[in-house]
Amino acid sequence: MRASVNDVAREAGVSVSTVSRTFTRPELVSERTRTKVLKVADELNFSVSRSAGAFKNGQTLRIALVTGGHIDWFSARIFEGLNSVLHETGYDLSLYAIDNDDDRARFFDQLPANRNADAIIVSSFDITEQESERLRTMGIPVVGINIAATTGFDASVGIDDTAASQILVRHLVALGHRRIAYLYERSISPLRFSSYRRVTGFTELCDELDSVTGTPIAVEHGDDFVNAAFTTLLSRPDPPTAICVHQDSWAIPFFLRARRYGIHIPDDLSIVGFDDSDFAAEAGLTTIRQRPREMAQLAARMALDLIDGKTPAEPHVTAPVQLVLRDSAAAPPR
Amino acid sequence: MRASVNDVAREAGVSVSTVSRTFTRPELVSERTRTKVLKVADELNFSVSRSAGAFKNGQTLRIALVTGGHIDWFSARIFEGLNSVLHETGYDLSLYAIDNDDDRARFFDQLPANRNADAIIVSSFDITEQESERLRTMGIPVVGINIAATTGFDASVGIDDTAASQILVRHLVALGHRRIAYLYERSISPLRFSSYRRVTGFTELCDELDSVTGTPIAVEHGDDFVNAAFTTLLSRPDPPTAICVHQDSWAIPFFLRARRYGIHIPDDLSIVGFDDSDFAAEAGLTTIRQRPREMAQLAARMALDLIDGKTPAEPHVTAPVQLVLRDSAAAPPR
DNA sequence: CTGTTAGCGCTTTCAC
DNA sequence: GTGAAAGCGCTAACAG
Repeated sequence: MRASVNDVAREAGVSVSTVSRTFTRPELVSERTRTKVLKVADELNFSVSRSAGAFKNGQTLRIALVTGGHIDWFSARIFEGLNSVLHETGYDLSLYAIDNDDDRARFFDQLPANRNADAIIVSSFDITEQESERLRTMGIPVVGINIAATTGFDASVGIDDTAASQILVRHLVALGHRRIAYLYERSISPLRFSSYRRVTGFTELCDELDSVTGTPIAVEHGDDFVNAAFTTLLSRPDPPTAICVHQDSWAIPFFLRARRYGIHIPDDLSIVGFDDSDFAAEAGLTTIRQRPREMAQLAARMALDLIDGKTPAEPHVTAPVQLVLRDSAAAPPR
Repeated sequence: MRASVNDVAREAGVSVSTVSRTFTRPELVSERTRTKVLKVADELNFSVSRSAGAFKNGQTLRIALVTGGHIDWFSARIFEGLNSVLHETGYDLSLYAIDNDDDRARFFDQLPANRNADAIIVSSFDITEQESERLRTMGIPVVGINIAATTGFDASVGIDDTAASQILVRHLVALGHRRIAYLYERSISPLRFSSYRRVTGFTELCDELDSVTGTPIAVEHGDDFVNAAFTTLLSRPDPPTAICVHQDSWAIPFFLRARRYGIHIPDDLSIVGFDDSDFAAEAGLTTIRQRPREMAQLAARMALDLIDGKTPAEPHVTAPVQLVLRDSAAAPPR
């Protein structure tokens, strides 16, 4: 029913190799034959099966993406970026969604991607040394996006979370803030390493700076973090005058609720985020912009290079971030 | 380097068929041989190549997903849902992102998915009769998610957008509203049919109901829709007292800006949305809940059935929606 | 420029 | 319970 090279060959009165060549190396086929083949192919609704060809070269035309199961703003951009580069080359993403410790153990134990992907991309995943070692046994290139250590990775792209965090602190300090809180989710740390580095970057710089007090506030997944934050704020004699949130979207509830608690942003409280995601501009949120889509595209290109046996000139890339100033951060109340 | 059935067979002193059977139909292999094979396989770090096997059966183990290029809340859930069902069966999603009319024309002209997918899923895409016809020429099952007409589709899942829209209208009318606006983006209509049906559902019911005036407000993509809405509101002698927005996330800017314009939600203005996406609860938004993840899972299961030659008992499913009452809609000011 | 042929890794009859 | 062998659709030598 679905036509194969054989069908086209027979119908066009040529050999299968001619049909194959017509599609893969048309310059090797005479004008006349080529048109004839193409015509027949069209009639028969034929197009080359990538998988058959790929299979011959021992390729799978898949790239495994290991990441958390929930597609958030960041992952969506990663996905778009990877896909935009890979799709044109016929590659697909095989998504391995790791939602919890069980998934995680199973994945690294069974390595379901083994022999079923040509490269593996690990995104925002706090992978251990052993896990990384395990991935290597698959014998395919391993590329990281926003990962912690690059040991065992053939290439990686990521922002410098520590530095990014510190840009925010410096900005707030420059505005006059001396008591700053950092709000993060404790339980995401096993998956998203960036979280950890942002917090430590924050804490370390605050400690270093004279007369600056940094207060990390960890909330559990599912907790009402706004409440947690306001509780901290309101229950101290000397509450923080600024809050960094681990990601932009966490700022929404602050904007929505602050007024109820009689707090005005930014006059009473400054708030800054990470990502510069969709609504940050609308909300007027001062934030750190990162470009996950572009990072992913770079990662994808490096993965393709590595599959081709080419080592990227600069395999470990630190992607730029940018402080985006808006209205959610201002001088603290005096 | 990567071990194949042959390597394992040689090393274990058995035939390739035995190795194959050990993995595909273990019950046909004696206990002893099986353990031996598995042991060797483990030593050699062997696991079956899905693509090779699939290739033999003429399968690609891919399912093409045709949808818009931007992964929004809805698409992300669709993706998660499809993936959760498909991944276990070894299938991957091949994402065909249609961003504009050019992409669209190219896709339906060249049918890049032809012979490269075992089924095709069309999500939130206002496909034409001809396009649908074109898809059928690939000879694989076609499944729709939130599509307009089901002609040419082997199966589909979707909410009744018209009815959903009217649930909102009825709720607002019951609260006492008589002048209601519907805010939608004009330019997304070619891709997302749901938009169109929501608007017409809205308009028609308003026309039908005595003394209810429905005002559709179309904004262009990229426009400042909040401004567009407030302009309409503030420039009329008898402005709408309630606004429906095409998707929840559009409500955020209303909440954020309303106060600046001296408008209090819901006392001065009610606002309702669609989706019940992540922040709707936090924002206290009255909305229509749909469950795209579940819809996608159903679509995926039906696609798999169709691939197996099984026709789903009930191939065209209307997924339930639910009015979620929160605090953003109340009686109009008197 | 074109045809013949081997073979990619696996599954699957068909024999034994 | 196990092995031999064919063949899926394609590409790539190699010959002509």
